[in-house]
Amino acid sequence: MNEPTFLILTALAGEPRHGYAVIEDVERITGGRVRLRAGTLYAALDRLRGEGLIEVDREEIVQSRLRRYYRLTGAGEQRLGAESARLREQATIAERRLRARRTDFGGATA
Amino acid sequence: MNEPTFLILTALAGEPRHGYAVIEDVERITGGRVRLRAGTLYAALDRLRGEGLIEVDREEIVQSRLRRYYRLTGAGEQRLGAESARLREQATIAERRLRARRTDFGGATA
DNA sequence: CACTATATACCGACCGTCGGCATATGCGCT
DNA sequence: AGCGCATATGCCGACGGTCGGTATATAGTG
Repeated sequence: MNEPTFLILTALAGEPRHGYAVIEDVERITGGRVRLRAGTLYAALDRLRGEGLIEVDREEIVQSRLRRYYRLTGAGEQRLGAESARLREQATIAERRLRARRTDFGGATA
Repeated sequence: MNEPTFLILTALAGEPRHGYAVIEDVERITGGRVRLRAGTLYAALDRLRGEGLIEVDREEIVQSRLRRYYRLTGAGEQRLGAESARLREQATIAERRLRARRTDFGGATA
């Protein structure tokens, strides 16, 4: 799973959000580093809905503008949990190797 | 940075490795989940070399077959460290939100 | 009056990866 | 002897996901 997709699921794990609110939340949790493009977001939303990881929560009309809220499904929760575990493991391995480089000089690492 | 690229840098963070050894190491550290395609690997190696994140360590001929070893540069170390930190942060946020869902029912989360 | 923010949605372009193929040698099995 | 597998680098076309831009529409701010 790519980063934007992961971040979209994370945004929806907090609470049901509509598209634009997802863009804002992702920008917030990445410290401003990732600002999702509209094209990326809505394409991903459709795709994730097709995969059953998210679903439409409800629709609201605010100031004659549609807001379509999405929420994480049970499958989406499981998937996000699995992806999180994977990221954490990979980060741990990389950090262990980087640390070993700074300590011993030239030795191999597990 | 995408997952295969991250894993290639992680493989080279352990010790200098030639292409095929990178494929094997990535397979090992992902528990068999990721088996890099030759096309992916060598294209990524060229690209990372162009970005200055890795460089050729040495070349050996073993059984009349070439082995080109690559190693991480200083810039590569820094980059891998930054990416690891990013993965860890994102995993932490996702996990916190998933945990909150199982505890309170329907509340918003930071 | 123009610009920005809000909000959804489509489109072409691009990049990285996938999957397959080519090439070459040595090893183990039948 | 012949076949497949592992080793090893590398090219190629296809594909999927993201980018960047545009369209549409309304409300608020300078």
